[in-house]
Amino acid sequence: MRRRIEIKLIDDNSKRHTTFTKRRKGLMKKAEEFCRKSDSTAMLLIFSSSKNCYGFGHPEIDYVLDRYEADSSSAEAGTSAAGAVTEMETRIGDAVESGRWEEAVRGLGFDAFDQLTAELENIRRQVAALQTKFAAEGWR
Amino acid sequence: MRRRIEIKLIDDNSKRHTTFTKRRKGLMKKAEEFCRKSDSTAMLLIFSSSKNCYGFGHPEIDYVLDRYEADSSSAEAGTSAAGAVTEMETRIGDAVESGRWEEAVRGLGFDAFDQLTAELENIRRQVAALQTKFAAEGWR
DNA sequence: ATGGCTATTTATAACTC
DNA sequence: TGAGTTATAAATAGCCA
Repeated sequence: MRRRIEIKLIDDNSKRHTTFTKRRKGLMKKAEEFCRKSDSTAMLLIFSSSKNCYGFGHPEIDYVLDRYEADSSSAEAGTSAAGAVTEMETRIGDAVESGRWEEAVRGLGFDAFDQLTAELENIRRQVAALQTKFAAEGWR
Repeated sequence: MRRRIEIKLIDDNSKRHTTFTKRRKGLMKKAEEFCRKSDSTAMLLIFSSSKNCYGFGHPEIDYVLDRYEADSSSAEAGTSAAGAVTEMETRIGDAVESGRWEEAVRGLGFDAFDQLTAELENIRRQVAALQTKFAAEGWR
């Protein structure tokens, strides 16, 4: 069913994207496990062809970058952190990744927009609430 | 001979270093294959406890860093918005409903929460902007 | 430490719904 | 099409030279 696969560029767009998504997740997981097990300082940055950025860093991306720049005496570090590490972020990233947001959205009516916007705001609030809750629990 | 291993810090120095070396090689290989197969822009940086730096980048580390920094400084360009709204709603909805959200989110640190919240807010803003834009165009 | 060598766990390409 | 399943390939923890 499955033969040894050759490591070369996948021509078929659909297959390439499938592999991109699967391997991206695998890579992210490996990087995380690597840091957890060996307590290493490391970071991983990935840009999709549609410009989405996925990143992971331990202890933080910018910390690793600072060390790299200190090492190679390069330029300045970016300020804000990067992208998808959690499942939630990954889900959102994947949705954005599919590249048809604007198209699909055009079909909505004005009211549907209000509804969607409200929904997103609601989710944002829920996330904020969880942050508060977990902080109170001491991030066990 | 070998049981399922727990992903946690390895206390024994010798074993930790062995794992560090083995997994570092595996991670590098994966990153390389990932780039070769999906033609992605990505980079991986690892610092050993003895300050050694291991890195991989495609096409080059500095190229990926430049993009990261460009992204960070102009995080406002709402043009990167994409992805079907319906799909987005479904995905987010599923995550919230399945209850896996809280689980996934618990692993985040306080700062990561800020990041996620900001990301959600950014998406909400982009949706609102599209609403305005399409309304102005008369929903053709 | 270094470099194999399995026994197993993991990752994942191809396939299915 | 996207999400889930399965059969294999690949990674690697525990050992030993």
